[in-house]
Amino acid sequence: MLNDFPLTLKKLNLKITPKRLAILEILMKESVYLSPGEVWKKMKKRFKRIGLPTVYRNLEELSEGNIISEVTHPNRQLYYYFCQNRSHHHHFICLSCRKVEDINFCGLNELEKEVTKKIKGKLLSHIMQVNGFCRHCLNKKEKYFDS
Amino acid sequence: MLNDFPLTLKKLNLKITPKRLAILEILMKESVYLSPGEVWKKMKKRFKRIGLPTVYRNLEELSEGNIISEVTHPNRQLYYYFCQNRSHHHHFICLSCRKVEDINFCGLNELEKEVTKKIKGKLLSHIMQVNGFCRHCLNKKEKYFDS
DNA sequence: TAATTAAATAGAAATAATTTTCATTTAAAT
DNA sequence: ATTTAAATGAAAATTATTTCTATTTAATTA
Ligand SMILES: [Zn+2]
Ligand SMILES: [Zn+2]
Ligand SMILES: [Zn+2]
Ligand SMILES: [Zn+2]
Repeated sequence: MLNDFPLTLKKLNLKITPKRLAILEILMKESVYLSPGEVWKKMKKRFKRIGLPTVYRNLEELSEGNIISEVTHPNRQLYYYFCQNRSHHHHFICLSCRKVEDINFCGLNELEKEVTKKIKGKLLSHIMQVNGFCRHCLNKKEKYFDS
Repeated sequence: MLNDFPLTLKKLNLKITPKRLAILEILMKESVYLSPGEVWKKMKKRFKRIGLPTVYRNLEELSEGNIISEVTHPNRQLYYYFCQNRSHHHHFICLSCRKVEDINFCGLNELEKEVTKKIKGKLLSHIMQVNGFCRHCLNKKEKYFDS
């Protein structure tokens, strides 16, 4: 079940709390990557008591559980994105409007080979991300880079 | 000339200051990635007056000029590395001892194709990095993750 | 259903990396 | 030597992120 969030949380041994579900729902409905602070703002509309650390913690847990993905932004701030595509893949992110698109290319096999054969080390994780302007933003006069 | 730093700086329209040269020299002699604070500590041994912002600024400029490369660390702190290899390539970084090794694989062509053909956007930059344990650290009992 | 327990949370405070500001110094062009 | 724009130091500010701890809650058990 793609968006059976309670089941998803159960599988990760995370309790099914209204706030966890809301965070997931917020990210799922959003078509762009969001910062923890932005998720928090949206959460405050739904819950009268909601702490920013709760948002940070949940986003981190969900990211660790591979439910959401972390965006590696040039400004080095945290952003998260919920992607429906459950298979291993990477992203193009628009630096202007924050849209995310899937990149159907990953050199993981080649990287694995290099690391094991040549470097003789252990690959723990890899980052691949393409930053740019999406089709729409390419045609806009003013590029905006909001943090 | 590979390490003609004055020439390198001139090409980038950066003034040839003793501190710039020292920062480059420090990074070049180091076999691991360093944080700005760590570079600063080493600079303080050479200059009695040296500000941390100067180190930050210089590292950023040198990185922009592609003289040194920024490390995308999982802890999201800044680290820099001077790599002799002047051609476009990517890195394996050891999360334990901080060693950096070149990865002779890059999907840039494929990424370009995806971005222009499928996404119809503009590729501004891309990140590819492999994080892991190097051969040496794989055999150590204790992994250490110093910030 | 009530009791139990460990996980989750709020709120306040702390942390610490990074950036900004601005007065002074310096590299390099004239 | 003079000039000028770039580079720098020191102090202060910023601000994203994390830590701490008392309280609440989800989920398990009796
Ligand atoms: Zn866009
Ligand atoms: Zn995706
Ligand atoms: Zn190592
Ligand atoms: Zn390299």
